[in-house]
Amino acid sequence: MISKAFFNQSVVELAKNLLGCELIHLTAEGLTAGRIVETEAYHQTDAASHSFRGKTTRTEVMFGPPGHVYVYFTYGMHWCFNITAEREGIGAAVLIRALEPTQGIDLMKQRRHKDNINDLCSGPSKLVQAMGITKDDYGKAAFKGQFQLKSGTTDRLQVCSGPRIGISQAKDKKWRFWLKDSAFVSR
DNA sequence: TGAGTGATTGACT
DNA sequence: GTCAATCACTCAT
Repeated sequence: MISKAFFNQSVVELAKNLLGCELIHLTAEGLTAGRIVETEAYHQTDAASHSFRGKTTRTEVMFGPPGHVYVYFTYGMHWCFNITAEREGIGAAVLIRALEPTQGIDLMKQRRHKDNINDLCSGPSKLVQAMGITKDDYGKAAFKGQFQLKSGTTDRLQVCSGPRIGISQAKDKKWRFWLKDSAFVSR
């Protein structure tokens, strides 16, 4: 099981190290879990990050202690799930873009109204829906309580990197990471 | 107080 | 491949 100290590392390193880990979410409806196969790093020195313009009510958790949940609303209908990184005072977080479903797959299908397993968690807003994450989860710890993280076997996994998706600033940064040959990454 | 934009998705041509 | 949906946030009046 991953401990609090794990998150106190540079956001780019954390984004890579989270690949292969299993994210588990407990709700009243049941348990869902998936292996993290795609992430992106965001930092306060990075123009594409919400924390770039300083601490606000929306981004305040990014500046708090690492290992906490940052969920935000965008495009009028979508939620995205992040885990904060780096020491308290630094606004940084890792966006979880895609998961490979491992547990609670029936519940995911029910929540997503989809039957295809490849379409349950293959995008940042999809996995939020599939796992039943809401704005009420904002600020919760990502490694205890309702959320759990289990370290994976990252040894033999091949990690790729490239430009991030869906942003207009700082496109040159290769801060998107995914597991090679995974069928569950977005797009 | 108001216009412009966005770390997206799903439906449609 | 293109495009609408729809609202919180930012920045400019």
